[in-house]
Amino acid sequence: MRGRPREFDPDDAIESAMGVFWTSGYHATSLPELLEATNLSRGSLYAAFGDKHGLFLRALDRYIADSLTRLDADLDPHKDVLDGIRACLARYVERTSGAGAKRGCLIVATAMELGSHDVEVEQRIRRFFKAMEARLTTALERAKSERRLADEVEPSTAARLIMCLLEGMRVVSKTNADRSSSQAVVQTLLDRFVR
Amino acid sequence: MRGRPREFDPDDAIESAMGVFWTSGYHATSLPELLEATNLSRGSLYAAFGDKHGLFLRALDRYIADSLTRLDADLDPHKDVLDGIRACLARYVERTSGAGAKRGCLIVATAMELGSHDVEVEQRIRRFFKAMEARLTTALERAKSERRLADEVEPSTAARLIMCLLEGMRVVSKTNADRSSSQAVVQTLLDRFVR
DNA sequence: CATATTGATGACCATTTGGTCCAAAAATAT
DNA sequence: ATATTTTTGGACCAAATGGTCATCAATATG
Repeated sequence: MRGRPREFDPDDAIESAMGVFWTSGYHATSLPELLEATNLSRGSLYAAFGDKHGLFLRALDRYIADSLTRLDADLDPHKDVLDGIRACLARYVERTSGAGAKRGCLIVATAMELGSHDVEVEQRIRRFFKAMEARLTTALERAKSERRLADEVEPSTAARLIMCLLEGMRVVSKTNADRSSSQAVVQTLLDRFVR
Repeated sequence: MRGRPREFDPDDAIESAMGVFWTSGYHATSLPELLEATNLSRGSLYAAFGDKHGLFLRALDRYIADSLTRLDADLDPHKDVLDGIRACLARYVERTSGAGAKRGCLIVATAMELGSHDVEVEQRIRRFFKAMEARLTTALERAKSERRLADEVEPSTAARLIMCLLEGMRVVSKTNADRSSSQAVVQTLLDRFVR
């Protein structure tokens, strides 16, 4: 027996919640804000997601999945490696410029806010960084095999360096966003590491 | 007329409060936690610092001042430029390794948590990054004039790149700390940018 | 000693917090 | 139609939140 059907799409609710968490962070987001953003009543939200923390995990998972999807699209093995890397970097220049810069990154914000207090969150963030590093490493290995990487550059180390640089750009751009500066940084990175 | 003297040292209280904010962040730190850490009663704390937010600003100012003091010590104009830069990088390797890594950085955490919602905080973080970038730029200009910088590297861009990289290392190390990895990253940075 | 001034303490407060629960509603199955 | 199941909405709740305030203590001044 099926009972009364849901009147909302859980995915939509998660996406709305993700937006609030992204803008305000976990602790600064209140239940009433979540209810308004999702258009759910308390009962519906708790029945569907357990509690605030459960909903947050769903939102974080969504954000992470989206991020990795974009990364995979940029680093598509069928495209030219350097084009892929350039696309990836260009995306970060975009995200650290203008209006979007102030919103920051949910992963970075969550890593700093909950990374060392919430094991479920910590695990997710750790896996994300591991995945991102692995994808960059693969791309750089491909670049190296095509002799497009500067000599003596080790792909795995360069991957870690690039990941740290990109996430750091998101931090600095929270308060000191500057498109030309971001642009110059990634250009210099390319100048020094590829050929 | 002087009245009853203080029974506590405001600087000690600020340092204790800084420790709590550093560990838990602004929103996740409660008044009772602050009172216990500082050994103050509510009345004393509010009389001395106004409110939680006021105390936080004092703690943040302290953290920023300490950070810039260390940076200036590392980049001392009397020392060899490259030694200074290496010392600075080594400090970040240290801070992104082992136990300290999980604690993260109050500036990075605050930038992400309050950077776009609190103008007083935003201003402080912005000035810190500006100051850090300026100090790195000065050091790199000195390195360039001594022909210790790789050709075609612009000091101001390299400064921004290094700052982003270092702050990004703090983010990633929140969940994926790895000393040898941090070490390899800064070594690669040096290999690519100096001579 | 008396008075004035400032600090310390903790009871107290309104508000907000995340979370529960129950009665009504909407669907299906018999 | 009735019974069953699930969702919905919001009243309700205990606990925690940041913040105030009256009282008392400790010092300086006259």
